[in-house]
Amino acid sequence: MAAAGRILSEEGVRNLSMRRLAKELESTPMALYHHVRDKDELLLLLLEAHAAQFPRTEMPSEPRDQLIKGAQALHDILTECPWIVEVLASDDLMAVSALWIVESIIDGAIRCGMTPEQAVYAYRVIWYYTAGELLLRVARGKHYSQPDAGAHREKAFADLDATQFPRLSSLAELWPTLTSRNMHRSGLIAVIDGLLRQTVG
Amino acid sequence: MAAAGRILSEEGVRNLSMRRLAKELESTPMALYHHVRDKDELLLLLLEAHAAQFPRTEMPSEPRDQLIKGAQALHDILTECPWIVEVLASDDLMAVSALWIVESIIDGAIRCGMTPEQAVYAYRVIWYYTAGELLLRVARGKHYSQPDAGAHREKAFADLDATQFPRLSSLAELWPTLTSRNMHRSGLIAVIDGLLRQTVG
DNA sequence: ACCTGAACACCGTTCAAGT
DNA sequence: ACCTGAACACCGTTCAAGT
Repeated sequence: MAAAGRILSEEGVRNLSMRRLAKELESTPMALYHHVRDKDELLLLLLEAHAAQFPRTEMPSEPRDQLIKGAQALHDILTECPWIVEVLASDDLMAVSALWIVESIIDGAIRCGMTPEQAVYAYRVIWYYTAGELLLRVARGKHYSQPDAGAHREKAFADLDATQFPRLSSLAELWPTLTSRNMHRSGLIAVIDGLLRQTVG
Repeated sequence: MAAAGRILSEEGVRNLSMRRLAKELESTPMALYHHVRDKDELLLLLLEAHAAQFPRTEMPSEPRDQLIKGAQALHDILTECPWIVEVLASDDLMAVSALWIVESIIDGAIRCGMTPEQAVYAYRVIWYYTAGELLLRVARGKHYSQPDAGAHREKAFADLDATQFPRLSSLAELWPTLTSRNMHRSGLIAVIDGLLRQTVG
């Protein structure tokens, strides 16, 4: 696990393979299969280790604040291992060490006045938004190695027909505004308030 | 392109490789590199072809309705090729044949009273939500082949400590409610209304 | 219980050579 | 201009054999 974490932090997910890990351990790829069932299990163990280390924060008593804080924690805990989202996708329940976050979100939603059905629905919407941010970050990281990272988009804007796309062509320099944690957080609040208004008025 | 489309629809993205496509064409993998620069270019050409075929719908004059319809179109155009989202992620501007959708969303947002900055921000939040839904669908599709698809989640719920996670453990049978287009749409409306309230009150 | 070597069935891509 | 064969540098995983 330590070796895997080392590769992950030093060379990125893209370079974490069973073969590469075996090399790091000066062993053979097959030896690993005596400790994990497959690569996914290895990744889930890495998430579990990471989540266990993540400090479990106190939750605010105000239900809306709890919803926001829970959703923010969901994002924060995964921001250092966004690659895991792809593995998590199949059974969209978190690692056991992070289940308190899901519990907090559902609890906050219900205490805001949502029915259990609405709370699950709200969790899903929040999860899509969060997973989208994380998965796009990973995807961006993959293409980011190429030299034409921003150049491609710049060219697309330059080629834009201003009469056909008046709004877009005026936004060329505004577009690449950095997608920061602040942007994620205010989006999260908009999403949560939108959900609250829709379900409990 | 037709051969690639055939593999895609009959065997899924997972089976679309340069080598597999060459076999389909009774050619060699390397011959393909005379027509596209790399695999990403091939995938983007497939999106372009798909987007060009997608009917360009009339937009409502009411700005909020335009925002919703645009965001819905963004989702609909990509539901049949969700695998492209990963490629799109690097330069988050759509294929040229689908740019009218982005233009519509930005236009709707500005006509709702948002500043250009806020409109780009709103587009980003909508894009994260949409991309999340699509990417999770792809990820789910990958794991879906395994026999223990739902079994794993069911076991996770069964193992839940009811005193530690009272909310979650009462939701076991509610959780796997199907994630339909309806769910996506009402989430979208919540997101958009949340964004509107946050930015223009 | 734990590990190894060889193999299976793949990838994307480059490079030099052919017509 | 278009294609080929061979190679490079990888994948995850299975299977039979070893200690």
